[in-house]
Amino acid sequence: MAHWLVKSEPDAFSWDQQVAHGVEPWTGVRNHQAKRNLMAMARGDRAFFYHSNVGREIVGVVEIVREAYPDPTAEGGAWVCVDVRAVGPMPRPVTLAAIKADPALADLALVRQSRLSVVPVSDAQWTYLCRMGGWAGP
DNA sequence: GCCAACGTTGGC
DNA sequence: GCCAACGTTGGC
Repeated sequence: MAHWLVKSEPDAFSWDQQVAHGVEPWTGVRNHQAKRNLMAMARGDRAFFYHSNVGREIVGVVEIVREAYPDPTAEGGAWVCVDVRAVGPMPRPVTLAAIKADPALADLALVRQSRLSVVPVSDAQWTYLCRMGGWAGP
């Protein structure tokens, strides 16, 4: 099972809204590299839910419940989205500052490609970040 | 509010 | 095909 990190500006779509909606289509990705990442997602994969701009921290975990399909908010079917379900909140949100301060996370795609909104997370990085955030589950 | 990174556009 | 101009993202 692969792991990911998805970013959202809380002003546009927040973790609280994700929890309230339960399952939510992850739309609006308009970057080819991010699209490739969306298309590589499999049902059951998990992703960190990160608040960009405001907060700048990992606030929760979501699960991919529907694999890539045409993004209804895009014209011409050129872009894709997936459906994600809220699994639970991070007991201790992991801030970008904490991530940047930790040499073990220097290779995290979130840091290396700060503008990419859908990025992969390695198994080792996932386990490490879960420990930082007090996330007990898988 | 500023700026770095990076993607896109359009002239040549 | 190159590159300057411009727009967007997102951290600070």
